[in-house]
Amino acid sequence: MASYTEENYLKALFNLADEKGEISVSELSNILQVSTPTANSMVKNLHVQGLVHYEKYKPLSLTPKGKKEAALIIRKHRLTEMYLVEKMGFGWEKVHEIAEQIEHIKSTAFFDRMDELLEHPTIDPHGSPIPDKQGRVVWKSYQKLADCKPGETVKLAAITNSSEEFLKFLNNKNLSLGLSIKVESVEAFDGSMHISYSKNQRQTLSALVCERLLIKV
Amino acid sequence: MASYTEENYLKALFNLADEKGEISVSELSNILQVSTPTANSMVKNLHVQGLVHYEKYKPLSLTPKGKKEAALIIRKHRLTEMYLVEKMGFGWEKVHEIAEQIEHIKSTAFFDRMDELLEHPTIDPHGSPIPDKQGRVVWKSYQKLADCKPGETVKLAAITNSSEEFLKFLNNKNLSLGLSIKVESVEAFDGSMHISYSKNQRQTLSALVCERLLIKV
DNA sequence: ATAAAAAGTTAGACTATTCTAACAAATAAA
DNA sequence: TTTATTTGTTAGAATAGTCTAACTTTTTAT
Repeated sequence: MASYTEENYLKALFNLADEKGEISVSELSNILQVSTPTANSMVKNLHVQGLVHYEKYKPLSLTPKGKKEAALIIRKHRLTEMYLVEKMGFGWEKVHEIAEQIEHIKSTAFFDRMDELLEHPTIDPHGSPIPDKQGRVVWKSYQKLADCKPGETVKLAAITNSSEEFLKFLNNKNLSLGLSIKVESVEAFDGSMHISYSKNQRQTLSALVCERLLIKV
Repeated sequence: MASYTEENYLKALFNLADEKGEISVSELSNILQVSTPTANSMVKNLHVQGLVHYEKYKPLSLTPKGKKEAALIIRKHRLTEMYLVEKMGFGWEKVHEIAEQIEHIKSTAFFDRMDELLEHPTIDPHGSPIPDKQGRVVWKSYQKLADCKPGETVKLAAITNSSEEFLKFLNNKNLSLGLSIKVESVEAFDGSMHISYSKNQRQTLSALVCERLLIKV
């Protein structure tokens, strides 16, 4: 069974593969805040265990086995986040740090019980899918708010890069998942958007923010 | 801050000090399932950190600082056990293993929230006291069932040595905390007790079991 | 197309935690 | 009280995960 550290590498590899297609050793080392030689030697270790495809100087990828192990850790992480929000009353900006630790707990009963109490949720508090018990993940095909046209009304479905700062920013603007948003206009100049939502709320969102907001129609 | 391993040593030292007065290196190594030299070197390390009183060939003890750190870990453990039973519906025989891992989570907010949701419990599901935020512990002065006389009616208040096997044994006999028990008779021969409780339940308990059941009048 | 920069790799060392083997001190038994 | 046994300690080594320094390969830019 994978160690605490190995689990963190697997998870990072999985998340990086989701964001970018290809994974480099330096990106990995960056995410995990270790030196490149450290990441390099761990990648070799995971390779020997059949969890990572590795060839010198080539981009990294997870094997099916590695992908499954990683997905199961992420399942634990996202179930935990959901539990912390739904059952313990934490704000969605607080839960990542705590889940980061709880995800390493070795007790299937514990996570099964969470799953049950939450009635088998399929997404976490940030709209990311919760992998199932077999490690299968279904990403709903969301669009970015940034790609919407003026006049469109859409629902906020998920966010990417859910750092505490970004989540606090959304809190301040009363933006939460499920919210209906109307795109009033778009600045051709910098891609910032004027939106309206709820009762008379109006905001201007920078293109960077709009890139991170995923919506459905 | 203490590492995962150091925390386990502190906790073991605290629990041993509770049970026996004096702590030896070999008891410690036994509890933690490591060799005596391993325990020995860790004890020295904790001594350097001012957490353990250590003199060659002398019994071990925690310093006030070590006692406080240990109590705070045990607080997290017992709060977790209570939460798992009360809020997640686990049986009292299942929670030790899970709490053993969760107690190492570094998030005061997480445990504070548990404490709040449980409305500041003072005992865990096995009747052991939950140390307060300052690391203070108040052991209620319970008697052993073994010391009761025939005819006495007492309340089951806590159990010592709460291993999964013992707890399952109690489950099978429908014995749980808070229960009123009447001592019908005691075998002079081996100290086993005949007791009655609930609606017409009668059982014979061995002296060993009676030693482990703590009661109040 | 070659030089400069960036990314990846190897070598060697350090720390924390663990072990076994060998030895020393304290305790128990004859 | 002297010996035997148990307990505690020291020494030395192994492993996982980390680092820096030095070197190689690949990529980028002139």
